[in-house]
Amino acid sequence: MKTLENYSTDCGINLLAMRDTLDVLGGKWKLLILHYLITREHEINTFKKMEREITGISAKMLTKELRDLETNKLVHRAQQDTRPITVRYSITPYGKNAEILIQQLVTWGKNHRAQLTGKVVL
Amino acid sequence: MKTLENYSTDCGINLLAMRDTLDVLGGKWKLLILHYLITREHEINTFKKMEREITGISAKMLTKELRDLETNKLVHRAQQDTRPITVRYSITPYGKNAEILIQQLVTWGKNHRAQLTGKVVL
DNA sequence: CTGTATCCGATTGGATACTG
DNA sequence: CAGTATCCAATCGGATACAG
Repeated sequence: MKTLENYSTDCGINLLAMRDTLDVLGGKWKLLILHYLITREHEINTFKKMEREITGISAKMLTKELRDLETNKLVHRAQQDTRPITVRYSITPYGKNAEILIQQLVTWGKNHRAQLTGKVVL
Repeated sequence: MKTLENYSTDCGINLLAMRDTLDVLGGKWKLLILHYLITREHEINTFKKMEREITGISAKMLTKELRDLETNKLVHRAQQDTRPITVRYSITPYGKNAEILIQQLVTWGKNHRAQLTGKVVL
């Protein structure tokens, strides 16, 4: 992990925190996956279901992103003793902390789209 | 721009908004640049100054990211009539809307780092 | 079903040299 | 100073085939 030493200029602590967040949640899919699992907290979310319902993601990416999220304790993986094997993914209590962040992303995106079409919504 | 048609399943509107945001603000540098310009709103921020002070960014990336942000009206570019030419970049009033989002990123990052080191800060 | 392994094209992004 | 142009390595990420 990075240390503060590299960012000692100015408001380095905030920059470091932002980079941490971007490292953990950045990229094309992670926040979308968290959003998916948060809004479907009370459903059974298998790998296949997620691959089908998260538009555009490939199995390879879904695996990788889920592993990363699991490593950071944001997502829980529960392998079922079925045949064939199924796996249930769920958001962790800690993972739900991202909900505020996600809501901000949604709000900003809606406002930006309105901005572009001329209807400013503040 | 994308349309809602492609995301008609479930809470498609929110997903679309998230993707919009990730498209406009996503990637390694854009939010860091906005943060830089917001916290230095009353300074004169030239290209060179930014290149020096935003740790790790290359001229190529800085140019590209600033162009993208300008296109989305988040950043203003003002070329000065000096010799040699200097350029001042500043956050736009609209660009300041990102401040809430950025603050969330900072908060999340700080909390996550505390989480990893055992000190949970909620 | 839930992945892994491999191939391979597309994209990212740094280094360097150069222009106005 | 503020970029642009070029080269090139590394990574991303889709498609496909295969394994447990």
